[in-house]
Amino acid sequence: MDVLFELSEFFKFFGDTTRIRIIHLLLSGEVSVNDIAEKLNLEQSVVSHQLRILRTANLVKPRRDGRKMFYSLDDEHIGLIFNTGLTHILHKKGK
Amino acid sequence: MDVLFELSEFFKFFGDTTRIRIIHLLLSGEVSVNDIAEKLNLEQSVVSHQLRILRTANLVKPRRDGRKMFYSLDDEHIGLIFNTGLTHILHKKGK
DNA sequence: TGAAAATATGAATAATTGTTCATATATTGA
DNA sequence: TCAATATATGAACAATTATTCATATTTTCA
Repeated sequence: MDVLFELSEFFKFFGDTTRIRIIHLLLSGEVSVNDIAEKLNLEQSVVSHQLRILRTANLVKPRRDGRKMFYSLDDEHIGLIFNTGLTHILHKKGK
Repeated sequence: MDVLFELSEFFKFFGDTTRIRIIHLLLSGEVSVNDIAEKLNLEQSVVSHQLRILRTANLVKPRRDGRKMFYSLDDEHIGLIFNTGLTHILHKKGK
């Protein structure tokens, strides 16, 4: 498969407000599905749907503890990309 | 405006095959609209439409030379984000 | 000045994608 | 095992967005 196509697919996962908010929340550590929904004021099913997308794309990884599922960022790259983008737009705003 | 919303909007620009291919092409320097269309085998109007999006979002900047318009990446962050994403997916593939 | 070349734009269509609502699955503890 | 809790999933709908096609601008040069 074309790597540029894969790259654009990869960036799509960052290109949604709900997912970016989830990623932002997970920057500080693992959080359960219900806690994500509560803290971000989202419906549980919205969170589950988006978590599945993020999980499938290897942006987050799940850990089961009893009947709860805790999600965390998959690796350092995710935070790095998040922060590079953030730096860019803050830089642009500062002008 | 919420900075997380802006950030997701920003990443959206990378989340399209046509735009990623344009960004990739511009990594090696400025290119005219027709040359972009020709090298990427795209219709001219597709390129113009996407360039307007990229220009509005400050991802690329135009320079007029006669009747030609040359486009280049706006700043280093664009290439940095591109490469960080690329590194990530190549890293994932390597596993 | 007028034609040709290069780029930009507008409207319509097609395709993708996020959310909603209902329901299914899985785990724990009584 | 049964009820309660936590999470996941499926289908339908709504909204967003990329592409297409036609046409409008802008600039150069004969």
